[in-house]
Amino acid sequence: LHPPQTSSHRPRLADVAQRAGVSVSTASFVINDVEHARVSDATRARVLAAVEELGYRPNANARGLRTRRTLTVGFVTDEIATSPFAGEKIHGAQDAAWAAAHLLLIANTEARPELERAAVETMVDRQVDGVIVAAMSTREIEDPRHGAEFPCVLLDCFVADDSLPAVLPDEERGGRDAAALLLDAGHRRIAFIDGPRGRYASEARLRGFRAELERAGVGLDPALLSWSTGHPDGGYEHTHALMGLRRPPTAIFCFNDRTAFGAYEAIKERGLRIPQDVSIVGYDDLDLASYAHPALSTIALPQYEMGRLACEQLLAGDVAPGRHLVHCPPVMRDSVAPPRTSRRRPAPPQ
Amino acid sequence: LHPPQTSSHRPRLADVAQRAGVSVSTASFVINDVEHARVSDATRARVLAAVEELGYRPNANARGLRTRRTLTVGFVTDEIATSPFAGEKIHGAQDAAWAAAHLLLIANTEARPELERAAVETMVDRQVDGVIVAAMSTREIEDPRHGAEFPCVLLDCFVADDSLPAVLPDEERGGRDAAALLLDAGHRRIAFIDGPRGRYASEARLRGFRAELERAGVGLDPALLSWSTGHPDGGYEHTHALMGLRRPPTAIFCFNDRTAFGAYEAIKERGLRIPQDVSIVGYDDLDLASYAHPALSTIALPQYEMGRLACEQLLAGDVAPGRHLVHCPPVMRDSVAPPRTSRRRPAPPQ
DNA sequence: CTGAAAGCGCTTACAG
DNA sequence: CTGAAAGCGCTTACAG
Repeated sequence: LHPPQTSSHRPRLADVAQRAGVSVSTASFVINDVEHARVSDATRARVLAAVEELGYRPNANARGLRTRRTLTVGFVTDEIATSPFAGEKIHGAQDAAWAAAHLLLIANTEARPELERAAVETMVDRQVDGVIVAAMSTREIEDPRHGAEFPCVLLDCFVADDSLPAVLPDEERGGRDAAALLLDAGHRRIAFIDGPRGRYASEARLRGFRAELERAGVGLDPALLSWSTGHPDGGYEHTHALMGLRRPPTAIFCFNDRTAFGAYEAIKERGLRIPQDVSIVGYDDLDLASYAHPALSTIALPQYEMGRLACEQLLAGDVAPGRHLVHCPPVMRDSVAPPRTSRRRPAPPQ
Repeated sequence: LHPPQTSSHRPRLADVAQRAGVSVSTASFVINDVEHARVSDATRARVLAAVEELGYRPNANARGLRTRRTLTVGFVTDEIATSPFAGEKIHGAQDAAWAAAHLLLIANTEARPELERAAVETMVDRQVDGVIVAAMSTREIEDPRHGAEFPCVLLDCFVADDSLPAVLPDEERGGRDAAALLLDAGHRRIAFIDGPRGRYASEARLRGFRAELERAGVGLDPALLSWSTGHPDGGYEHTHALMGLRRPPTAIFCFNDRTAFGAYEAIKERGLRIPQDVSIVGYDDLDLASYAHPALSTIALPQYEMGRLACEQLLAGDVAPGRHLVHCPPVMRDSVAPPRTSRRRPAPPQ
C-alpha cells in the first residue's frame, strides 16, 4: 500500500532474511541470540553475514512497540543550566543508563508544576521504561505519577508520603561533619552562614550542625547564625558582619562553596588570613573550591553518584519506597587550622 | 495470541473508538485533527468525550513507527558535567525542541570517538528526527554521519570539509571586541593570558585580539602574550609574572573568566587594585563573574542561544552547510577603567 | 461523513 | 532446526 517514504530505506529484518535465505523468524532469533531456539551454525553464519553486508541495524522503535521495552529512561529536572549540579546528576544517570543499553530522554521544567506534569506524561506516552524526577536542591514535590503507574525514582526530592523511592544527600550528617571538622581542629566559637531560611538543605544542615555543637558541649551562639542567599554576596556581607562582632568567630561554616567564596573576599579585605585567623568550611565541592587560595575544605555533594544510583535503582527495579540517604564526604583541604591561641585565651568561659 | 503484558493496560485507540461507537479511523481523524477528513460535530464530540473519560493518550512509539517521525532529537555531547556550558546548551536545545513538541535524547561520549559513533548510531536506530552533535569547546570532529544519512547539525564543533551546518561562537570577533574595549578605555600596554596553545578558541581569540591591536597601531608585545591552562591557577601565575615585568601591562585580557579569577587573586596579593591599577577582561560570562569584586567585564559565550539555534535549525530543516557564527556580546561591568596617567606618561613611543 | 484493511518493522508462541 | 502468521498501536489511502 503506502510506505510513507519510499526513499533510501534502511535494510529491514526481511531484507537480511531474504539475503540469508531464511525466514524472518530465524533471522530474528540469531540477531537476538534467543536461547531456546537452536539454529544451526551454518544458518547462523549466513544470517550474520547478511547483517554485516547490509549494515543492518534493528529499528528500535518497532522493537519497542512489540516488546514494550524502549531502553529509554526519562529524566525530568526542574533546572538544568544555572548550577553544575544538573550536569553531574545527568552524567551519573546517563552512565548507569548506558551501561544497561539505555538512553536518557530529558525534559527541563523550570520547576513549573504544569510543565513537570506535561513532561512526565509525554515520557510515559513514549513508553519509557521508567522515569527519574530530579530537583537541583532538595525539596518536596507533588507525586509525579498523578495516578498513573510506572517505575519512578526521585532524585534530590521526595513526596510527602514517601511512597516513592527517593535518593537524597544526607544533609544533616553533612552539617554534623562540618561541625566535627571544626571542633576537632579546636574551634569553639563557630559561626554558620546558612542558606535561605526554610529551604530543606538549610534546615537539615543546621540541624546536624547544631546537634554536633551541642554534643561537644559548645552550643550555637545565636549571634553566630545567619541566613543568607547561597551566593557569594551573602557570604561576603555576613562575614563582614560576623568579623565585626565584639567576639568574632574563629571559624565559619558556610552553607555552600559560593557563600564561602564571598567569605574569603571579606576576610582578605579585613587583612585577615585563612586559615591562620579564621577557618572556613564550605559545602558542595565545586571544582573552583580546589582553586581557591587557600584551597577550600568542604563537604562534597556527590551529585554524580546520586544520579548514577537513582538510575541503577530504577533499572534494577527492586528499590523500596522511602528516602535513601547518600553520604556527603568531607574533603579536607587548606582552609581549616586550629584557632590562634592568642585569640582563644581572651575568650571568657561561656 | 500473545499480548506481552495483559496487565492494567493503557486504553488504546480501539478502546476510545468502541466507546464512542465509531471506527478507529474516525477516532484517529478527530484526535489528529485531520483536515480533509470531515467528521460531523456530533461524532467529533463523542470521540473527544471518550478520550476524556478513558484518559486516552496516544502511544508515541506506535505513532512513530507508522509516521516515521518520533518527535525526538538526539543530542550527543563530548562532555556534560565539568563546565556549566553543557547545561546551558542543552537548556537552549531543549527549549527549542519542546516548542516544537520534541524531546531530547541525550548521550555523553567523553570525547571518545568510538563512543560518539555508538551514540549517534543508537540514536539513528531509535529513529530520531535529527541529531545535534555538540562539543564543549570549539573543535574539529570527524563526520558523525559515517556514511549514513540523517539530519544533523553541529554545535561548537565542525567537520573539515564543512559539509554539515555548524553553529559556532565568533571567537575571533570576541577577541577583537575585548581588545577594542580596552583600547577604547585608553590602554596601550595590554597583555593576553591565552588558553592552551593549539586550541581553536585560543587561536581564534588571539587572531582577533592581535588584529585589533594592530589596527589601532599598538601591536602585541610578545612579552605580554602567554599560554595558560584556562584554570584559575594559570591566571594567578601568569598575572604575577606579568606584573613583575619591568614594564607591566595596564590591562590584561584573560582567555576566560576562570583565568580572570586567578588574575584577580594575584593582583590583590600585590596590593594593586582593579580597575584603578590594572583593568581585566574575561571571556565566557560565568554567573560568578558578576559576583567578583569588582564585577568582571567579559565577553559572553551565548551557550543557551547557540543550543537553541542549533535545534531550531535542525527542526526547521532548511540550514545550509557551513559555519554559522554567533556573536559573543561584550558585557561591561566594573573591571575596566582608563589607565593611570602616571603610568601612561613614562611609556616611550614604540 | 464513515469504515474496513493494509502496513510501519519487529518478536514470539506455535506447528512442523 | 526452521517457517508462517499474529499482533504491538497506530495512520491513511481507498471505497462507499
